[in-house]
Amino acid sequence: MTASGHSPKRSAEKLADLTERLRRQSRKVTGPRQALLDLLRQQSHPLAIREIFAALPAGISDLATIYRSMHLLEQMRMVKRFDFGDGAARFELVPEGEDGHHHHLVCTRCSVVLEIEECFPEHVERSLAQTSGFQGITHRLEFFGLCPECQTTKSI
Amino acid sequence: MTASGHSPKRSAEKLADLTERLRRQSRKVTGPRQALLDLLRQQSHPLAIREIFAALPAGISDLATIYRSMHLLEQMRMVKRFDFGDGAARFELVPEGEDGHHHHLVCTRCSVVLEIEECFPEHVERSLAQTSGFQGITHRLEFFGLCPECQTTKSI
DNA sequence: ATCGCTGCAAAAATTTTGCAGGTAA
DNA sequence: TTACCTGCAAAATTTTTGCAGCGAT
Repeated sequence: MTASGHSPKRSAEKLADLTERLRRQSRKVTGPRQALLDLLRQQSHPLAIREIFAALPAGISDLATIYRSMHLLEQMRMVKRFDFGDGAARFELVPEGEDGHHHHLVCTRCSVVLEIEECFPEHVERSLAQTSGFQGITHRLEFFGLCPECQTTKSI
Repeated sequence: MTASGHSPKRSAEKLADLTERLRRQSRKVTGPRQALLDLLRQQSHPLAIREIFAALPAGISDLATIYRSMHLLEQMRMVKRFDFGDGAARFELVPEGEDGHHHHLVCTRCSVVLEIEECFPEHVERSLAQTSGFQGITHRLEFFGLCPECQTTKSI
């Protein structure tokens, strides 16, 4: 498990390497995309579209552009989508060659995020596949709780 | 694991018992609520608001009323909210005295749902609590894959 | 010169809220 | 009678789409 938001990214890829991945797929390296990728690579936890939009200097990009970029990057497997159960998709950069599969422990009050490296249900998917006949089984798993900080803070 | 949509509800509560739970909390037993509860009790998998609205006879209820009812029922612990990662909340009736905690295996093509009774990550929550200091840890876990039926069906 | 990408605007989809009237208890 | 509840309308969120023009290669 790794603290997030403060700790360095597990495998910080250089911006140039990220844009190179774009070029390799005949996608264009534009201003908005560089700003977006540079923002993501400095984060070690998933960012919501809204957070990305707010973090980017005003006028650098547009909500529609960000949505379209995230769709593209997801399709290219450069980002992974996470869902914390509020109605907002979150995205995290995926190091080249990896699949980005991991889980999170999210504070239900302040939304701080810890990354969980271990993946527990993996061995279960095989038995599920056998008993159900489903193919290509994957899963989403997120943990929620009250972080130590919020335990000592008076309720709002 | 139990096939859903066709199999009988694990512990089908009578409608009268459900409305009694309402009365016990000084909530009123109205037409829309009876229709809603009667619909849910005949289902063994989570229903989206939209599905509920569509299944109810026209004029029986209103989208806003359904949303408000689901909020109330969730607060009363009579239903549990599930999230399959598309942008739509789903709700399932929770038998009295239970917490409704379980997981699903969802077909990514036809959306058929199997219920998974086992809960794997439960024993992990304790160790997570120790290493992270988080309190009251819970989790969401859903499985996805291609069901046997869809494996043999030509792609659209 | 292409083809892809962007910003703006409008639309869609899901969920929330205000309000005036209606109904269960 | 008195809360609580409903339907309708409007608004708030999140996400998608159309389109004309701009820009990376």
